[in-house]
Order: sequence, then C-alpha cells, then structure tokens
Amino acid sequence: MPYDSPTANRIGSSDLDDTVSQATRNKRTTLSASDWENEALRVIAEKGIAAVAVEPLARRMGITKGSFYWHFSSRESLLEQSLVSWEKHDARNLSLSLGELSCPRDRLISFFRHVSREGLTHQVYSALTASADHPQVKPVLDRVASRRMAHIGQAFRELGMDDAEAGHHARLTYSVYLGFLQLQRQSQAPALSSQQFEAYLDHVIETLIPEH
Amino acid sequence: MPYDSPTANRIGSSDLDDTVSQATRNKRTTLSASDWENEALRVIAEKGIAAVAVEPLARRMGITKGSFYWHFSSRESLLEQSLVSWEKHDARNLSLSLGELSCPRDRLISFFRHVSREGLTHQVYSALTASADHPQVKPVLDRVASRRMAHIGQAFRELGMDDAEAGHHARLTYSVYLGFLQLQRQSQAPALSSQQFEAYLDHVIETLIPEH
DNA sequence: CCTTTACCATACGGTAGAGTATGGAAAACC
DNA sequence: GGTTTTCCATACTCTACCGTATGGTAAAGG
Repeated sequence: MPYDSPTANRIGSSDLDDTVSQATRNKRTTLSASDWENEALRVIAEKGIAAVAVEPLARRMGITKGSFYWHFSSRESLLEQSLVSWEKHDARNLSLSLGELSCPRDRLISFFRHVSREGLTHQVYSALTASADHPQVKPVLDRVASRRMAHIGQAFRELGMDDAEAGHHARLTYSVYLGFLQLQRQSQAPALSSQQFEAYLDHVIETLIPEH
Repeated sequence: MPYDSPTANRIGSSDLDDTVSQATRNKRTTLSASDWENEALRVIAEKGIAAVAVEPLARRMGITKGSFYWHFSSRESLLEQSLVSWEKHDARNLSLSLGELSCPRDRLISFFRHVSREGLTHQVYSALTASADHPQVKPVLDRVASRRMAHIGQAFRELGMDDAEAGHHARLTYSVYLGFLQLQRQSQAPALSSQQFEAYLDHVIETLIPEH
C-alpha cells in the first residue's frame, strides 16, 4: 500500500496549466498519484471542490476506483495532496510574475492584468474561495492570501507608504481582486466586454496605485 | 397538497433577524411554510446552501419529513421560496439603511459600517456568495448585487462623478465589500481586532470616498 | 356528533458515493 | 522461468439523503 507516498511523478511531470489531459495517458502506461491530483484540480476549477468524488473522477479518467485506492488512502488524502501541490505551484507563480519587475507600480498592474485571462491556477483559486469554510481549504487559502498581500504590501512600501498604510492598502487592493473574482463567478451575463474591462481596470489602477 | 402556496405566515410573522428559533414553536401549534424557510435560511447562514437537507432540517426542528413534504413539493422548492423571501428582506433593508440619509457620503460610510456586525441577512449573503454557481442562487445574487451597486453608484453621482466614473467606482467599491466578506469567511485567525478594523475602515473610506 | 381537512409519523424504495476485499494480469526482479 | 510487486477491475457493504405511500390524530365545519 504505497498510498500517501511522496509524489514522485514517475512518468513525466505533467505540469499544471497544460492541456494534455487525456493525451498524456492514452492507453499507454499506468497512472501515478500526481495524475489523480491534476485531474482533481481540473475538477475543482470546473465544478468546485464538492465535485471531487472518487467514482466520478475515476469514470472521467476512464478507469475504476481500484486504481484510486491503491494510490490514495481516502478522498481526503487526495484533496490534501492536491491542495499542497497547487499551493506550491501558486507560490512559484507569484515569485515569477511579481518578483521579476523592478518597478513596483508595474508589478501591481501586472498583478491585476494576470487576473482576467489566466490559466488553471487562478481558476482553481476562484473555485476554492467558494469553499473557504472547508477545513482542508481554509488554511491553504489563508496562507496564499497572506503571501500575496505581503507581496502587494511590499510594492506599496517601495512606493513610499509607511508600514501601516501599506498594510491597509494591500488588504484593500487584494479585496478588490477577490471581489472581482466573486463578480466574475456569479455573473451569468457576459460580464464585461474587453473594452469595458480595460476601462474599469484603468479606473482601478488610477484609484489604488499612487502615481509615483 | 397545499405546498408551494403563497406564504401567508399563519401563526406570526416570525421576521428574520430575530433569535426566536425554538422558542417560537415550543410544542404548541403547528408549523407553517415560512417556519421552514426561516430555518433553512439559518442553516444557510451557518453551513451554506449545501447543508440544507430535508431530513437534517427536520431533525433540527424536532419533527419529521412528513411535515416538510406537506408544505413543500421538494427540496428545490424550499430553496426557491427561501431565497425569494431573503431577497425581499434584503431589498427592504437596502432602502432603509441607504435611503434615509440625505448626505451621499454618510450613506456610503453607513454601507460599510453595516457590514461588520450585521445580523442574519448579511450572513446569508456571505454564505450565498460561496454558492454563486448554483442555478437557483446565481440569479438572486446577480439581482442583489446590481441593486446594491446601483444605490452606491447613485451616491457617487450625487458626489459629482459622471455616469461612467460612478459606475466604475461603484463596482470597485462593491468589490471591496465582497473581498472583505471573503477574507472574513476564510480567516481562521481572529481576523482584525476592533481598533484594527476601524483603522482599516478609515483607510477604505479615505481611499474610495471623495472628500466632498 | 360525525365527517372533512390540516398536519405529522412511520415505513418503504431508490440513488450516489465512500471504503473494503479480493482476484487477475503484466511487468520487474532474481 | 518462476516469484514477487505493481497496478487495476469487480463485487460487495454501509451511510446519507430524496421522495413516496399511507395511516393516524386533532381541530374545524356542518
């Protein structure tokens, strides 16, 4: 019973944010634990964490439960490892997208721009916010939010704010981001067009980010 | 089969936002449809819409399913009527808390102040945002959000903004509110103390609401 | 007083998913 | 080449909930 063993992707990393779902394993080899994790994350992105059920997931992958319970001890274990995997991936994304640019203003703008048409990672986050009360999700969301707000706050400090003001402004800025995700999720209408979104984004930047 | 009949509270209005749950019906008379609706809304506030299940709800009320299926045709019907009832209640709250004050600035500040320690109605809203993808919840949330943003936008227009800017600023302001709710729901730590919250609120007001 | 009608209890059938048990096949190992 | 490991299929059990069927009781209406 090797379930819950350290996830060493045996076949190939099959990194997140790529679209090789079925193609990766097209009848050829056997499945690994990370294959289940990635598929679970896709389901989370599409239908939320409550939709991560063992049997439907197995059907979706063209396989049976027998495989699952060899790799994992329980559904809870799958969720745990999937969330850990996602959190690592997100932390790496954060360093990449916000750690590169030297100008703090560009960093903040880049943060907002990454929201609209971002890949699987952000969709998962949006879906997880809907399950913020879930005992396994809550600590993950808290860490991710803290990490992101810390980065944002740092940018505001570099723009001349003192610690207290930067902290408040980071919380405010991140709330705007969360509120945007919420409106995005609940709106059935086509939401905002591209130009409307751009105009709104300009307004947000103008309101929240000091000129220099 | 009188289920789905117009909810005429036969016994007593048992209005929302009061705490007479068991006390209202302490062995005495029979239950009405609105009793089920109110209890459902309490469950939504506590554990979300997925926790609204017929049998657990009946157990919670010290009764059996037999009663429920006399008043309602299905679980779906209960949700529908509960949401309708809540939406009406919320619309009335909006007119009351934002329609009274003449000064638009005070109206906006009052809006934010009503968030922190508000009763059942706001808890329900916070819980519903977690189920924004639910087919019965989505249209309700859309209407409520539009209604509230319209009020906020009107206040900004009265403060001198043109239509486009007021619209954007209303969306931005409402996003801050939604983001606050989200952070509230997901934080396991004691969140913010009273003074921290006041300081943050001052910052929000200063940032979002023009001086005069 | 006797019959409706309103309301609720009890018992049933049906579904969906979580785990378990066990066997089978294919590859790896020696 | 035979044994061991790895991986998956099949066939259960168990729980929780939805909805139905039906019978019982107390109050209201005639």
